[in-house]
Amino acid sequence: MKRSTSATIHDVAQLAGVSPATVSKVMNHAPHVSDETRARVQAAAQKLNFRPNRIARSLKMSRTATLGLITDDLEGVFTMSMMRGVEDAASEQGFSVFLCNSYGDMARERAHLEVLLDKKVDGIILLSGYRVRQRGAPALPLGGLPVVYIYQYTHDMPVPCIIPDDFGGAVTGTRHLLLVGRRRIGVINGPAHYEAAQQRLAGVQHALQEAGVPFDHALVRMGKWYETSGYALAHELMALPNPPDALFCMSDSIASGALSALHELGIRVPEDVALIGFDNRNFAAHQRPPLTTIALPLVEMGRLAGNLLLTAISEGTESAELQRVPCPLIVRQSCGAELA
Amino acid sequence: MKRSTSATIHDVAQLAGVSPATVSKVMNHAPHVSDETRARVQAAAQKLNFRPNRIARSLKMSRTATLGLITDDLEGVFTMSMMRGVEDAASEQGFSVFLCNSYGDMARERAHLEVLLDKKVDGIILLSGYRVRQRGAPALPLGGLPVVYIYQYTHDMPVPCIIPDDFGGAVTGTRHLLLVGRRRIGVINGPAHYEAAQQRLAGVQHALQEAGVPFDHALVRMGKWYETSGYALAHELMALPNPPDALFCMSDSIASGALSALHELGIRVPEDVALIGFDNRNFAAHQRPPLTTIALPLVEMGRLAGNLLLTAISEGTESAELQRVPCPLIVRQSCGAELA
DNA sequence: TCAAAATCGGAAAACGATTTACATCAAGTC
DNA sequence: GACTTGATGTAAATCGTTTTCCGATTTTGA
Repeated sequence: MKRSTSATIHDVAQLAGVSPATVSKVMNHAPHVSDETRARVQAAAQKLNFRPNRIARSLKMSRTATLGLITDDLEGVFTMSMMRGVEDAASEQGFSVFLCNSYGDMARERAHLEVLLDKKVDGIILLSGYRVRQRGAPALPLGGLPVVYIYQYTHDMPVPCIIPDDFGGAVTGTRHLLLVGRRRIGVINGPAHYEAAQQRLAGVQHALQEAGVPFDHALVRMGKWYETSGYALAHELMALPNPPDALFCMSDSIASGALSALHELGIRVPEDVALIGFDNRNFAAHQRPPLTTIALPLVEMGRLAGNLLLTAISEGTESAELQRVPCPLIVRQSCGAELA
Repeated sequence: MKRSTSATIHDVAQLAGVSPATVSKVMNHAPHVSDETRARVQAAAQKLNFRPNRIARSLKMSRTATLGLITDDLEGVFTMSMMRGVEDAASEQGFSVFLCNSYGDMARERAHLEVLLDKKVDGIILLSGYRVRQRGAPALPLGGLPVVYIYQYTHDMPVPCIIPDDFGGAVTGTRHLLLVGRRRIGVINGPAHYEAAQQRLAGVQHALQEAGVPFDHALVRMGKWYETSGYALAHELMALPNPPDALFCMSDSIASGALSALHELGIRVPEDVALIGFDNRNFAAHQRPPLTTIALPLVEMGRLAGNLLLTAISEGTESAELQRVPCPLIVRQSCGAELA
């Protein structure tokens, strides 16, 4: 099929009997053009189905209305929601986003960065698919191009970083458990080297202390983030001489595994043991009972990052701060609280 | 921070004492330039850290080395893996990809298509996040721009469509069940209006017939794709006077729910009932027992689509066929088969 | 040895917009 | 009537490449 070559500003000018400069003014709603001419030009543009060539425009303007997004784990379970936020924010302002996957490999990151720079993106987002952690500078000097980090942070350079408020989320969850009358709160966590795991544990401790409830170290277990780990560690905790009456699972996968263990032991949820997860994965609502959980505000984080970048681009100013986005409580039925 | 303006081909030419045309030739490895000049130019380019401006190049060449990818569900559970395949294929050939989310809304799709067209992408991918289904033409005439459909198909226009071989996958799974000695195979399916559900059921019937094993309609249930549905329907099937000795669950979520039901009933998996899922979601490996399942070849589908589009772009030819990509069996422990 | 062919490098014209500086004309102003 | 002012519209430069000639020099072939 032949690719029809589209009309240029020149064609429109000719048809409307004006100069290209005038057409440009009309297209950009610039002043100093009479209504009569404006109408004539618009009619001509319409008739020729004219759309300005963004490449040509970018060449002159040195702004492309394009963002680059590099992630180290495109298939990560949290990646897409954050990307959706970014994409939403970007497309609302007429920006497009380039999607790049580095697989966490610096050489690939550099390669992607090179083409993004060559293609003159207006700003760059570096998005980690892993649980919040620290990382260094981009694999390539960006020459002053605005950049924002999501789900990770750096102190190597002054740059805005967006991460969830894990600590606050854990506080919220613990308060909820306290509210429904639990006092012996077991914690099944992810690996200790994740900052998210540390923050969440600290949040539990904080909320307990705040309420004057003693914290029992015997009730916390560090493991992996997924089902099998939750299953095994829940068994461990429930086998204790003085078992917990609530389980704070630091991921929904862990909670799902723990739920299996509890079912297996004939322990009722939430009557005997209240269960709360973290992440608000989509399977959480389909557990038995539906899982109360702390949501990761992924879409909001993405939106925030996108908007931050967009204002940095338009204003030319970067506010290099670490922002922790609140993690809301999603109450379902695994803690026995009334549904609102 | 001041944005450093980078060197142009002109600067390089000046430093090397040649004309811009010659620099261009060197950068593009064109013939008719002496080794001596080439070296001088390369040295100059190196020294100035010169990188050709892709925008300028695109303007002249009317090729951008860019693909547009529009999905109707960025957060869909299968979307990311397909996107990874596309991104892989694209970046291997030096192409970038624009990410657009239409939310299944034609107006948004049209808006995205407009900017993609304006930005002169070389080709477009339309990716559905939902289970394979039929859709119509793009929301905007593409004027001969190459396009490929993933995870959906259309007969409205001649265009390549990439979908999984659901039928074949179901055949494979059923044969496996037969192989481990099961004869009364229950099926827990998704909603009947999904073509994937239809194809998979047909696959089971086909494999049964092929093996001369009678197909019992009483053993099939249509439901939803997720856990709670699997849980309820597994209970239903196991309550039958003559219950199945195997359950083919048409999603891993369904299988997970079914597994809960079986555990609850004290039915051993795989000893009493063999269980097989579909999709190969990442939680499948963490079930108890780890779930044997039929994998959706999502990354391969993405790669295939990407490569198809790239050759269409370079060769200028589109082969408009519907391709069904095979779904491999992933054997774990829920069917009792030996692990290879 | 001489013509034909190949090689090397450059000048200049694209590509399709935006923008600056300027020309033109009508309307006020004193 | 001369002068300023403001509104319209245009010619031309610009963005940074690629590409098409074309002239000059060298190599090849008979």
